[in-house]
Amino acid sequence: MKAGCSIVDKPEGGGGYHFPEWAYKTESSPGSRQIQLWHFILELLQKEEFRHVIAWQQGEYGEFVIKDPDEVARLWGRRKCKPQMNYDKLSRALRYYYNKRILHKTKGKRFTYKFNFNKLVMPNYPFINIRPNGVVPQSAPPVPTASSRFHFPPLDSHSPTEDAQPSRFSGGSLVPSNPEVLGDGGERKPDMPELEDGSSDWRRGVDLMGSRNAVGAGSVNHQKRKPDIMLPLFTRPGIYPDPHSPFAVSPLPGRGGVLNVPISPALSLTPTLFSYSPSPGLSPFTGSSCFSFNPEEMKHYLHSQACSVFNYHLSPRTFPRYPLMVPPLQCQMPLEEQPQFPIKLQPPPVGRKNRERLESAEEPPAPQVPPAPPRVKVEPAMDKEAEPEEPPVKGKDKSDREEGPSVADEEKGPVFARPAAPSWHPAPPPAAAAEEPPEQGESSGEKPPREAGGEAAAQEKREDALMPPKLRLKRRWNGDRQVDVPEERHNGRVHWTGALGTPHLGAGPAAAAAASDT
DNA sequence: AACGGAAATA
DNA sequence: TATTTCCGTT
Repeated sequence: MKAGCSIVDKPEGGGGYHFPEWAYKTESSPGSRQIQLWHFILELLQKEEFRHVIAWQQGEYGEFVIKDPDEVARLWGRRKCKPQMNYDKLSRALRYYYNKRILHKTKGKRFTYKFNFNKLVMPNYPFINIRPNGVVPQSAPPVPTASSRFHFPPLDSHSPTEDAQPSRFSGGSLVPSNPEVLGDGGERKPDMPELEDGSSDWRRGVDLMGSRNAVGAGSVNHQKRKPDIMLPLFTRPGIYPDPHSPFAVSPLPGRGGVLNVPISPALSLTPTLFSYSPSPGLSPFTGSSCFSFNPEEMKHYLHSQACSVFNYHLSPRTFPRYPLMVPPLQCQMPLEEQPQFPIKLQPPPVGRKNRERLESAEEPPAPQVPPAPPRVKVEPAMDKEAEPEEPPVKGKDKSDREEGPSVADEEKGPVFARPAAPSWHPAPPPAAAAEEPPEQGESSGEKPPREAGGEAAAQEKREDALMPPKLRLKRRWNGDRQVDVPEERHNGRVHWTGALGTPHLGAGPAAAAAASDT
């Protein structure tokens, strides 16, 4: 179906790196290899080339600003082969993340969202080691450098989630000692049975961290077979040769180091839960030989993380459980060489609307040749302009940015090759900065100048508390069709979805509920 | 602009 | 399942 969208991965040796396989998988759906929007966003955030389009916002951890919504949408659309993508749609997708707690909106700031890194545990990142100097790439979010200092051992093939079992405080240990199959590319997806309950999430998190740490620190822990080596050794044979990078393509100039992959600290924030590790013997930082700590940062970091952990209902599912590997990209079109017509008309969305219209207009919905789509929005094939999605070649187009990749372009170079400014510092991108004079801290009047972490956490908590039951239910990882009773909306209106009409199966939650399948 | 429901899609 | 598409509200 997606003719022009075939694709594969980006061979470029440089510009693009792929996220580890797990990143392309839906935690819940193993088979899904489609990149997720948030991964994509992260990806863009990592690249300097896109700094003018989207960038980390200074001041808040994980907060980013979409400077050019249309562009981001375009890029996303390209990636997903959805030429009709636009910011409106993209933003809808982002909004879905609210309930998933992957993201939330920074109120008052246009096009500004914030990652809830608490939920984004990216095993691979831990490997990332920021430059010794502790320089944080500019494209890095204002995150405590401390995070970058963590050096976690590679996770095993088993998912962190799983792996976190053992030490729940005293709790039952369901830990089925999953024999993690190491060589496994992460195909297995042992689902946790019921532990999914959000209530224990934080514990899991803790455990998770604990285990990881343990590994690093060489402490307790179960079947940790992997030495603490760093590195994604999980490369699958035949894929990318560069096992040294969490990414498919090693951004490293020389494969020398292990992972200097400059990555945005945000990612490394992962260790979030860390802060929580009550485990006595497990000190997160014990084994980190590669970094230096900045007590203050650490403190700040830990504090915020801790709070967050407490206040968030972390969903285990959010924890990727796949080892790093090079994944096959999905719809990555080689742009440049792609068809002359970068954009293909997408068959008119035969959505309900269209259908209706069509029907009204005509009648027979031929299951194939969509007649004249009533409202096809044809996206003009962009000129040759092919954006540098991940153009293997680069080093020129971005010249417009002040970044001036004078160094080895990110080619293989670290995407963050140019650690221009410490993120947390005053280096607000021109555009963004311009809009937001008051540095960080949602000056937008929603957050008092407080500790970012604590505040944030508190805020989150509040939100949580205020969250209507419905949402909470929904938040049960939308997957659980637990909602059997028509949920009412806010205190006001009640929409009996079911009553509205024929609930199409498989449709929304309501339908699901109705169906109450599985 | 941002939100979120509903339905559709892959 | 994760968006994509539409769209009415706020």
